[in-house]
Amino acid sequence: MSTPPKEPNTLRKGNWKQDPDAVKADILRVAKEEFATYGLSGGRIDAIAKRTTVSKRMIYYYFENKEGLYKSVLENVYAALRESEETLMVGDLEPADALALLTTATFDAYASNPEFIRLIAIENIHNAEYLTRSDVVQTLNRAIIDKLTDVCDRGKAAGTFRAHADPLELHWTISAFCFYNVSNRATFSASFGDALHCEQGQARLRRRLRDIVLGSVVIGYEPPD
Amino acid sequence: MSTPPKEPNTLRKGNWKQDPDAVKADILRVAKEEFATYGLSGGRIDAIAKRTTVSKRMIYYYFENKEGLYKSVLENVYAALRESEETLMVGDLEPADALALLTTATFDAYASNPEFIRLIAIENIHNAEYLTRSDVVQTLNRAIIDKLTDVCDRGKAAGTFRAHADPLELHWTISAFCFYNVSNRATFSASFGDALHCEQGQARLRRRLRDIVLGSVVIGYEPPD
DNA sequence: TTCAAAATGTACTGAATGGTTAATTTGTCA
DNA sequence: TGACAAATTAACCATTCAGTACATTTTGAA
Repeated sequence: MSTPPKEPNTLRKGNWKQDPDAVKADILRVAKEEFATYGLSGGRIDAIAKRTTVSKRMIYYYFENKEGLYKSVLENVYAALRESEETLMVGDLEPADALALLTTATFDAYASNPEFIRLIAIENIHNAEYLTRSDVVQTLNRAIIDKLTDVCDRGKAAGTFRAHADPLELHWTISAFCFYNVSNRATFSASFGDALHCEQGQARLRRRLRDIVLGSVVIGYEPPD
Repeated sequence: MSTPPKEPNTLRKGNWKQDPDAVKADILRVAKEEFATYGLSGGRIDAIAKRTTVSKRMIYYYFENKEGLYKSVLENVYAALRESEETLMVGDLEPADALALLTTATFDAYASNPEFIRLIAIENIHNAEYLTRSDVVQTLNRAIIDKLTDVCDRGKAAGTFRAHADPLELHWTISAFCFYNVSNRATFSASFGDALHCEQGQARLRRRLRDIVLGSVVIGYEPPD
C-alpha cells in the first residue's frame, strides 16, 4: 500500500546501478495507477515512463508491449488481494462468526483497494480476455472458496446453517455487494447523493451486508443491533 | 432492443433525403454499441462513422465532438432504462409482492441490457464526470426511489415490514446484486466457472436475490420453495 | 584487462485518429 | 424560380502515441 521510498526521478545519466527488480517494480507501481485511472486504451505508455525513474525503453524491455504490461499489472494486484485474503484465520471461529468475519473483511479489503476494483472493472469491459489468458490467476481462487466450504460444512454439521448454504453462491453474494460498493460509487452518488458513501453510510452498509449474508444462511439469525 | 431495419450502408452519393432525426438516431445507435464495447477512449469515431449510413462529419455536426457523443449515448440509455422502470405498476400489489416484483424486474432488466451496464461501468471509470454534468439524468432517478418509498410506507403501515426498511438502501442492495451479475460476469466466470451464469444458475441467483431482499425487510419471511 | 551479455538511454517513425475546411446537395418560401 | 438556410459529403490536417533502431553504460566472469 505505502509507496516505497524512491530515489528522485532524475534521469540517471552517466552512472547508475543496475537493479532490474527495482525497475520492474517501479514500472508496475506506476502502470497500476495509470491503467486503474485511465483504462487500458486510455493509459499512456509515455505517461507511465515519465513518472518512472527509468526510460520508456525499459517498459518494452521487461514487458514486451502495452498489453504485456497491463497483464502483469492485473496479475500483480490480483495476487496481492488473494494473498491478503489468505492471511485471514477463521478456522477456529464459530461458523457464523467466521462467516461474519469473512464478509466484513472483504468489505474492508475492497473498500481500501479501489485501484484493484477499477482494474477488475476494466478487465470486465475487455471480457476478461487477459485474465482468461493468465495462468497465474487461475490458481489464486481456490483459497477463498476452500475457506467458505469449510465454514459451510461446519455450520451445517452444527445444525446452525441452512441446507442450501453454498460456498460459491456465498462468495458471489459477498463479492457483489463489496465490489459494487466501490465500483459504482461515482454514478450512484451522482444519482442519489452520498448518503451511503459517507463514513456513517459505509458503516451502515457494512452492518447491513453482514446481516444479509448471515440472515441468508444462519437459521434464526437476528441482527445484533 | 431489436435493431430497426436499416437501409444498407451505401454511401448516398448524389441523391439522398434529408432526415436529421433518423441520422441522429442512427449515429446514437452505432455509438452506443461502440462505446459499450470499447469504452470512451477505446471507441473510434471512424469506426462509428463507417457503420453509419452517413459520413463522419455528421457526428461533429450533431454532437460537437467525441465526448459530446458519448454523453448523449449515456443520457439515451439511462433514460431508456428509467422509462422501462416507470411502466412497472406495483401500486395495487401487497407490499411484499410489490417489492418482489421490483426486485426480479430489475434483475431481468439489467440482465437483458448488458450495454447499459457496460456504459455505466465505463462511466464509473471516469468518476461519473459526464453523468454529473448531465442535467437530464438527475431528474430520472426520482421514480424508482418514489416507488420503493411507497412500498416501504405501506409495508410498515401494514406491520409486515421491519422498521429499518429504507428505500435508498433497498435500491442500493437490489442494484448491487443485479449490476454485478452482469458487469462482472466475465471475470467471475473466468475465475470460478460459469455455474452461476448458465441458465439454471441465473434462475437460482434470481430467486436468491428475491429471498435476500424480502428476507431483509419482511418480518418472518420464509422463501416459498 | 578484456569481452560478451545485460541493462539503459536517445532519438526517431509510421500509422492511427480526432477534428476541420471547403464544397455540394436538398429544402423552403417570398 | 431564385436565393438563402439547412443538411451532408469528401478530402485533408495536425497530433498523439505505441513501438523501434541504435548507441551507450554497467556488470561479471574468464
